[in-house]
Amino acid sequence: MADVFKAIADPTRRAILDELAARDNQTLFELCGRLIMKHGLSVTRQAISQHLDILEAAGLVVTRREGRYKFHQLDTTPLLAIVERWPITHQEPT
Amino acid sequence: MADVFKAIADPTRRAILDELAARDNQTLFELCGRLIMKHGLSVTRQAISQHLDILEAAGLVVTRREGRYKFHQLDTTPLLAIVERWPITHQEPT
DNA sequence: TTGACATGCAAGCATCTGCTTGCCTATCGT
DNA sequence: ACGATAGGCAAGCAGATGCTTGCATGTCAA
Repeated sequence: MADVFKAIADPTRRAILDELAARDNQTLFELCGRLIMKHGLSVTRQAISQHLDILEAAGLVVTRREGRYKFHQLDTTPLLAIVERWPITHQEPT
Repeated sequence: MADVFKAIADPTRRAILDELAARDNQTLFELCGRLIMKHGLSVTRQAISQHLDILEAAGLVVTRREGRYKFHQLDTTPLLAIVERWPITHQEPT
């Protein structure tokens, strides 16, 4: 499993996660459209595709193939590793 | 406040956070020593210093100056933004 | 089968990033 | 004051990264 930290380091990839959080099981073309429309991005389909590969390698996106469509689904469980590694302590004023 | 995601994207910076989680309020030189000894890293003091700058800009490290010493303290609260942005749902088997 | 649609592969390029090197500033002990 | 210690600044470089362009593969409908 690839680097979850690197995966969420890029703002475009975070926008993809946002989009999938809002509407799950989108295809590559659907994601392209919504990212450009709703998130104001200006990238090509290939760029999104490469980002999705990285997100999938990190386990944050799960794909399901149906004919010529490939649906992308969000999986946030890899993010657990972050919170478990450095437990979030609510800062008390000294 | 700078990019928390970029800050934790680098393995050396994550090692620094690990070290501070294990022992808080270390100086730059202390951190250098322990990172080389315990974490097997081989970087110069300046590299660590630059990483600390980034971590501090991200709010993950808080510094406190005392004479010629500068103590570094871990603050995990910025990590909350990650978990809140994409709530962690435990994946049910389909 | 043929054209249209959805996706995949890969090379090339500009930029970002992490690291090193070399020098400078500031503080403490004696 | 002077040397030693802790830290800061900045230029330069090699490798990583995100993006584009161009073409290839695979699937469906008529």
